[in-house]
Amino acid sequence: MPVDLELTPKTKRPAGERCCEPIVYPEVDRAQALRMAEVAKALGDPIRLQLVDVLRKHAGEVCVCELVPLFDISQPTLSHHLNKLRTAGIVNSERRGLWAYYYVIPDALHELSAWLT
Amino acid sequence: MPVDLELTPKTKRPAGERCCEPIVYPEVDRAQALRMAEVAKALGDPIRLQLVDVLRKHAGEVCVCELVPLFDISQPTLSHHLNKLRTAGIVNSERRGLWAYYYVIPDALHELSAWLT
DNA sequence: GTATTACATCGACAGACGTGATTGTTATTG
DNA sequence: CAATAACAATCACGTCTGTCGATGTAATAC
Repeated sequence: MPVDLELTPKTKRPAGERCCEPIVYPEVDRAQALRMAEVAKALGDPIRLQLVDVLRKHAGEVCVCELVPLFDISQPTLSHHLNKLRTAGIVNSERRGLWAYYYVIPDALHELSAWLT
Repeated sequence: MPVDLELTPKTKRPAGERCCEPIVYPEVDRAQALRMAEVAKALGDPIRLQLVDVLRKHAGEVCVCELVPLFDISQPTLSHHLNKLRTAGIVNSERRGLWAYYYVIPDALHELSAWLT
């Protein structure tokens, strides 16, 4: 619910002056914002969000071959999304034989989650 | 910490067969994923994330004229970011005289926040 | 009325994005 | 060895993004 605080009643200013002094400042600094925005951006695609959901709920490693049939996209596109999640530091992978297993990095979502709460 | 569940030992399959049956499924359905991804995408820019931080911590309406000096971007670019946040359903605005006041819509971040926790 | 302020919209640009077809790499099977 | 499977990397494509300058719009001050 918006609350009008009436901290600085606004009036039109003479030429060259600002309308008002800023009274609010971000509590999140630039570095934090960059880190959290990178994570949020990686989650900003429905397929990637569902991918993280699957990997997280599974609480272990998941083979790529199990992920492909879950989504209506080609295998290279899925590989591309997994790569994006890895670049953002959300997941990591391990190769064993022919198969690649992905898992969510612990605490990778913690900073963003804490800020959102 | 990745835990190898060894649920389906993988072996190379004859031609035409899949390597394995999927044993994991998303718990988040497509509609939820679309909504949350839209919010996450809007937060996927450091300036927009800091904007939401300012608006949220202020717990009320904030004049655009107070936001402009906080960021090293032009006024049209800031307006563009605010428009993105509004389109994503995160903020709303109200005009009074020359000034526009923005505020975070209550519970707009709730679904994503709950999923992340 | 004119001038000025606050904000939004438009036009343009380089760069990133999501997608799939194709190709490449690596490991296993026979 | 050759053939095949699983996955990644490359290329191409249309679309979206972040940015700014210029312009538009509405309200206030004179």
